[in-house]
Amino acid sequence: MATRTRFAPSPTGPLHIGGLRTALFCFLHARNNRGDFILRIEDTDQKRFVPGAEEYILESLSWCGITPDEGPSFGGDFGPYRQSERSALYKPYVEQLLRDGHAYYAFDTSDELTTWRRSMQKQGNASPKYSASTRAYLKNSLSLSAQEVEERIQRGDDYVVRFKTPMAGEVRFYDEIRGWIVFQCHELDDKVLMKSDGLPTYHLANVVDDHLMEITDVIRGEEWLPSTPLHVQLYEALGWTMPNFAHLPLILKPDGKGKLSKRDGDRLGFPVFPIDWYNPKDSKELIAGGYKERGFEAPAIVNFLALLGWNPGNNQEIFSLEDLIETFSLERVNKSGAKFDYQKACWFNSEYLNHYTSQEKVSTILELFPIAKGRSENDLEFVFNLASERIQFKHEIKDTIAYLFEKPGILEDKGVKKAWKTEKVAHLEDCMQRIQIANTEFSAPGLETMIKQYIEEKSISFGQLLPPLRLSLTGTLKGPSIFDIMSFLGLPECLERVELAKKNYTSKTI
RNA sequence: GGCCCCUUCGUCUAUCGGCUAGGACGCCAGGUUUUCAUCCUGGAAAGAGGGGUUCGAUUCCCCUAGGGGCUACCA
Repeated sequence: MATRTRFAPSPTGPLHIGGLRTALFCFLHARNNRGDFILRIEDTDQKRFVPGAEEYILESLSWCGITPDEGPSFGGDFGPYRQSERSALYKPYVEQLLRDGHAYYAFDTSDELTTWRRSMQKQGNASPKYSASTRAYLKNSLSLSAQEVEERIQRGDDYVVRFKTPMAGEVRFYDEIRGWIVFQCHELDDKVLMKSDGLPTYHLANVVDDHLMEITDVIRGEEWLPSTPLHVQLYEALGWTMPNFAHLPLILKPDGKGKLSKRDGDRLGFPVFPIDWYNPKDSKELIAGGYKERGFEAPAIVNFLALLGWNPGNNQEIFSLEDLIETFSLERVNKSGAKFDYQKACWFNSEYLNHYTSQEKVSTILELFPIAKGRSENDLEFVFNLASERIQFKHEIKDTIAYLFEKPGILEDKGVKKAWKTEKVAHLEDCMQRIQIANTEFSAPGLETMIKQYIEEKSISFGQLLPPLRLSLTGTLKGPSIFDIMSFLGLPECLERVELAKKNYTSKTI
């Protein structure tokens, strides 16, 4: 049977980075097996629905190149792919479970149950369960007379349908990542399958949909492990074949306690969302920043996320999405949670920046410096390379080498104090004149030779000549090779800048 | 509290009984460089503890400890 995986987020807010990784792993597993990856929107909780969240999920996946084969706005033979549009579908299965004695009606209101739980807690029961041992004391079709049940339903009383967990026995299932897992039935509770609004809960909906959509592998976060025995029992009760289960380790906070949550972004100073998230009620209010807008390359994020919990078994660290599809396997997914390491994410980003193709380099520079239009592609790539080895993010290029395209204006104070000395400036002038007169090829190696000759002749050091030269050309004392910079600027521009610096700063010369 | 999952350098991880425990990020030192950065070389840094099984355990089993998840008419 062809592999089919699904990512089933609920549109209750922006997708966070852990969810994105889950989607990635689902996608990789499907593609690795030449199967299909399905996106399904689990919007059965009307109270928590957030407008714009679905679009956000779509955009995030698209940014990362995780393209669903089926899903809302992607089509497919197993739709609709929003659970809210499937609500009528679940009824027959609820009835089947009711008829076969696997489920029952329960009439307790939320308030009643809260009260009941509180009183049980007072008696020392830390987590009272609606279960085989307590259901007889609650209001349901198992404890009430058939007549009363009938009356209540006729009358229109609110009710939910609960799963009837067996009193004894055990539920076991095989997890692709963790191996066999066993739960005792008496530890389980009678989970709600259908809410009083007539919509299914996640538990029922995901089982029914996974079956109907012929999902072969259920890959989801570890937080679902405790409710998997319910799902397993549901498959059995409905007489369906079980999918494979794989529960992914969680992504943890870098500073210790607990899983990375949506709130952590502000506190820790790095994004926990793929892209910017704006207030659904006010599209101008940015609520949480994203990796994309922070300047991250999508392939870097994908690469980083893939290695958080998975590894190829060798020392390879750089993987394109295609590489990952090729190499990924659930067998090599780790069991334990992984702390999020923002620094490493930054490192991946700089790696990707340095592996840009020539074409990407050219268009990046063009985009950052419209004024560069007309320059040769070689020149533009050259500029990119000068900048890229001293930065981690694309947008940092601009500040780093803006002087290649415009005169520096003011020279940094510290540099002036340090390098702009009478004697040095005299040498600078002298040397520039020499270069001008020589009129040889204005290339980096040529310039280097010429300047070397000059300092040897004058018995001075690079340190006496180059800093003032750099300062006058770039306005700062740090940066790429000054010979590279000069060759890019060209002789006339170099002369002008030196002249300008002399004019503006000579008075400050000591 | 109960149930379930997990446990190798600070962090991400390799090791599927033979280990002088490997790699990466970060950190430190040295080299290259007019400078910053890159780059190169080197370094510090780990098997939670206790029992077993075994000729031999980081690797298998048990206990303890620690971490995490779940414990809703939310997903």
